[in-house]
Amino acid sequence: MADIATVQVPQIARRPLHEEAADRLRELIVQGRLVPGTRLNERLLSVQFGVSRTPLREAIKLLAAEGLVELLPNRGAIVARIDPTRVGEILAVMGVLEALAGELACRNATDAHLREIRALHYEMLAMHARGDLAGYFKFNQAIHLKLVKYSGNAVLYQVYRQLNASVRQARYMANLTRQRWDAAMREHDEIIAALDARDSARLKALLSDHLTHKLASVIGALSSPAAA
Amino acid sequence: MADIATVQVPQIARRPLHEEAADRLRELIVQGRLVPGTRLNERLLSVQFGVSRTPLREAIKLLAAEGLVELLPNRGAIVARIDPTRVGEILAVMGVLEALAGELACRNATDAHLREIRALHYEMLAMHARGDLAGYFKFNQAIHLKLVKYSGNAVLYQVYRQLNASVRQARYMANLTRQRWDAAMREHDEIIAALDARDSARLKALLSDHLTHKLASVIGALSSPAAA
DNA sequence: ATTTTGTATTCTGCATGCAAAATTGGATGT
DNA sequence: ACATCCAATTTTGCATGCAGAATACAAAAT
Repeated sequence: MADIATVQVPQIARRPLHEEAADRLRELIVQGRLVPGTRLNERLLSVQFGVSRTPLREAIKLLAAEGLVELLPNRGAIVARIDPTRVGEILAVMGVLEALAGELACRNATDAHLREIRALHYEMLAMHARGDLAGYFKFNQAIHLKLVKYSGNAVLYQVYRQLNASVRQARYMANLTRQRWDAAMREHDEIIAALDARDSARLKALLSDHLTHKLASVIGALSSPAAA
Repeated sequence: MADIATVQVPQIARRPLHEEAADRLRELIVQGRLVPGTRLNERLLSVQFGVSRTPLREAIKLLAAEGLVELLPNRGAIVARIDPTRVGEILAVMGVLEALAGELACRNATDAHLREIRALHYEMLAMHARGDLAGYFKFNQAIHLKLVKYSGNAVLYQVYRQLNASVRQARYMANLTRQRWDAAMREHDEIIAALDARDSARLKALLSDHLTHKLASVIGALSSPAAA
C-alpha cells in the first residue's frame, strides 16, 4: 500500500468570493458588456452575483487599482471611461514592453512555444482571409499575449495583461480600414519570421513599429467621432 | 467683489478611510518597517489605524493588486517576500520603462523640469561626497522618479512607481561597494548631460545600461546571504 | 521522546445594520 | 418655460456580528 504522503491528489479549490466577483466583473467590463461610464450599483451587482456587498466592494477596489473602474468618493464607482490621451499613453508603454518581450522570447522561448505562436499566426491569417474581424482580433490578441508570456518574465506578462485589459475595447476600433489590416498582416509575417530566426534585434524593432502603427490607428479611430 | 464661482479655494479633504489606510500601510511596507513575511493582523492594524476592519481589508486588497502584500486564502495577508528572480524581472521592466521615459522627457520636459533634475543631481553628488548612503538613495530615487514623471506619460509614471515600490527595500542592498557607487555617479553625470542636450537616443542607451548595472548589483546582493 | 489526536482560541471571510451623503422627483417661484 | 429649492428615497461608506477555518496547545498514544 502506498504511503499517504506520496499519493498525489488535486487540491480542493477554495476561491474567495471577492476574487470570483472581481473576475466576473472584469469580464463584464473587458468584454464591453458594461459600457464605460456605467455606474456600478453595489446592491444590484451583489444580488446579481449572489454575494453580499462586502466582497463585491473589495472586488471593485481591486479593479480600480487595475484601472478598469473609476472610484468617485461617496458616489461609488463607474466603468473607466476611455480617454484617447490615456489610450495613447498605454499603447506607448505596451510598445516598449512588447519590444522587451520579443527580445527575451528570442532567448527564452522553447521551440514548442514558437510552433504554438506560428500556429496561432496561421489561424489569424485564416480569419483575415475570411474577413472575420472578431476572429482576427481573438487570434491577434492571443499571439501578442503568448509572445509576452513566453518571454519568461512573469512581471512583464502581468503588467502587459493589465494594460491590455484597459484598452481592449478601444483596440476593437483600430485597424478599421482594409488597408491597415492588410499592412498589419504583413507586419505579423515579418514578426513571425524574426521570431523563428530568433533575431532579437530585428524582432524588437518590428514590434516597436507594429505597436506604433496600432497606436496611430487607434488614436485616429478614437479622435474621429465616427467610432459608432 | 469676485464671483463666488471664480474664487479658488483648496478642497476640504474628504478622503475615504480605505484610501488613507492603504497609504499608511503602503508607507509602512515600503519604508521597511514591516518586514517581508510579516502577517497583517486585521484587528491589530484596524485598532492601530483607528478604523474598522472593513476599510482596512479593502486597503489590503489594493496593496495585493500592487504586489506589495500576498494574500493567503483564509489566512489573511503577509508583506510580500522579495524573491530575487522577481526583483530581476521587475528591474528588467523598469529598465525599458526608464529608457522610454528618457526618450519622452527629451521631447516633453520643460527647461524648468531639467533644471530641477539637475539640482537634484547635485544634491545627490553632495550626498555621495559625504558618503551619506541614505541621503544618496533619497535623491537618486527622486531623480529617477522625476525623470519618468517629466516624460509626460502618466501611465508610464504610474506603472514605474508601482514597480519601484515593490523593489524599494531590495534597492537599498544594491550599490554596496564603493566601486559600484562611484561608477553609478559617473553614469549619472552622463545621463544628466544627455538629458540637458536632449539627446534622446544617447539618454535611452545610458538609462538602459544604468538599470542593467543596478540589476546586476542588486541580484548580486540578494543572492549572497551576506545581505544583513 | 516523538508523533498523533483532540480541544480551545484566534482570526479571517462574509453578511448585515446604520448614519451620512447623494440623487430623485416634484412643488414653488421667477 | 426654466431654474431653484426641499423633502423622500436611494446609495454609499463604515462598523459590527457571526460562522467557519486555521492555529496553538495540551493530552494521549506509539
